[in-house]
Amino acid sequence: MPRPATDEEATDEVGGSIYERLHDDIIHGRLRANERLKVSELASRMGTSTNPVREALQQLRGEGFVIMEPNRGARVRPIDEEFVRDICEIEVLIEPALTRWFVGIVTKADVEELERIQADIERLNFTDELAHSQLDMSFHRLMYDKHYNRHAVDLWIRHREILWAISRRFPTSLGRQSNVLEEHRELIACIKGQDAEGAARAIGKHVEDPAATSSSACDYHDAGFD
Amino acid sequence: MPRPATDEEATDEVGGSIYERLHDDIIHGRLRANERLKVSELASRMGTSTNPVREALQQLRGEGFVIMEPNRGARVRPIDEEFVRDICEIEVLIEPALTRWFVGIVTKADVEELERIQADIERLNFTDELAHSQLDMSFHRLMYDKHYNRHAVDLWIRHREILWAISRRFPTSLGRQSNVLEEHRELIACIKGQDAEGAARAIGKHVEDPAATSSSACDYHDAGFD
DNA sequence: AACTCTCAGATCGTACATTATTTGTCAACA
DNA sequence: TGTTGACAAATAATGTACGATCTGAGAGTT
Repeated sequence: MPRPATDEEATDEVGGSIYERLHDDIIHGRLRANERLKVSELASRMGTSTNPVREALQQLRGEGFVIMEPNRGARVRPIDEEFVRDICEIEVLIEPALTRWFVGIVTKADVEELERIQADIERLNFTDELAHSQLDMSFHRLMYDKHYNRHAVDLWIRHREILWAISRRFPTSLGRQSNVLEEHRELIACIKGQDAEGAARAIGKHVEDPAATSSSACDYHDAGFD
Repeated sequence: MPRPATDEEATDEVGGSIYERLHDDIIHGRLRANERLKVSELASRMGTSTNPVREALQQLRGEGFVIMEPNRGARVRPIDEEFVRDICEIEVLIEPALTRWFVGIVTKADVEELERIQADIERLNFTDELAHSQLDMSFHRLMYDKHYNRHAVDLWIRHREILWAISRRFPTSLGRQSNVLEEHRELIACIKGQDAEGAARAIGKHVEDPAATSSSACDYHDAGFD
């Protein structure tokens, strides 16, 4: 769409690859669900020819962020209620497994780091959405980065980015906020106590909760699209 | 384009999209692990210009079948021991969940269809690898095609294709053959008896077993690559 | 033997041609 | 008058061709 398109995009100086920029724009909601992605338009916005854009779109398509129909171009994959539910269901299966493994290899230093991050999160207390999500991401990444199953971790990251993107569009309710903090604390407690099952259960709840809140929020988000 | 198009490439009649052909070639092992994928070469083989090939490669990259380095082109993602293990571990988490759900919605007709397919499989008795795998695929697809979580099913299909591709390169051992048949029978029995947990357990075993056989086979497969 | 240089071959980006789809106009008709 | 259908123009996707740039291997020099 025409769109504001002020300052920052003007100096389209390649702040990153075309792929990264599109990816970020989708993830952070700057491109809306089902929005059409015209190659020539994007190309001029990015300051390149069409080919790099086409290839970036194909890659995003392979990753599932973009959907394409023959001769009808690309669209931003709508992250609707169903989609979120689907992803959450998978996360509920994967995350506990990753966490369970983490409990087995966790070091004292890891726990301290987790507690440090958690302290930052609590101090922040949701006043800065962006900072919060970054901390939250590092909290979880700390647990999974060492995992041998890179494939599972990559999947987790992709899913997380999506969930996190949609949740950021809707303010976190107060009830949910206290839940998040509580769940993190419980998780840390289980990890400290070497309680793998408890940790897995805690993380399972942690994943499921936002699913409920986010997907209801999505109803508004996608209203008007078919 | 010039090119008279000789014999084998003559058959380049778009038997499918470029993407599909590359995908199949990777999946079925006609392109070997780490094999270099040169766009111009592929383009002439496919009888098109380079652009469609480039885009297909990008899509495959997004799906994880191809790895790319800047200015150094694309390679077939090596399906090594680790990779197979990673995928199996994820499947062990996802498939039982899908199966459990299937037990809840299964109809009499479904069971009959499953038994019919299973009868075909037993009759075939591994004499024709290709036919067997197609039957095996339809056996499982019958269970998952109706599932609401398309995302999970798609993930399953992708993983299955990979596992299945590598397993086809190495003959199935006799012991494994009888296991497969036994596991399918057990699965059907559980489904008939509305035993969701039993079915989930059965499918879990079904996934884990080939993992063991395949990954050991992979040692040979990737020897000689770096 | 190690180092530099050169050049063939491949990737990546730009420009253009072709084809399909969408949009807009206008006349025929209820 | 309002609706429909056909046709033309505009718009955008898809495919082709080519030039710029990068990489890697081998010849030649020190």
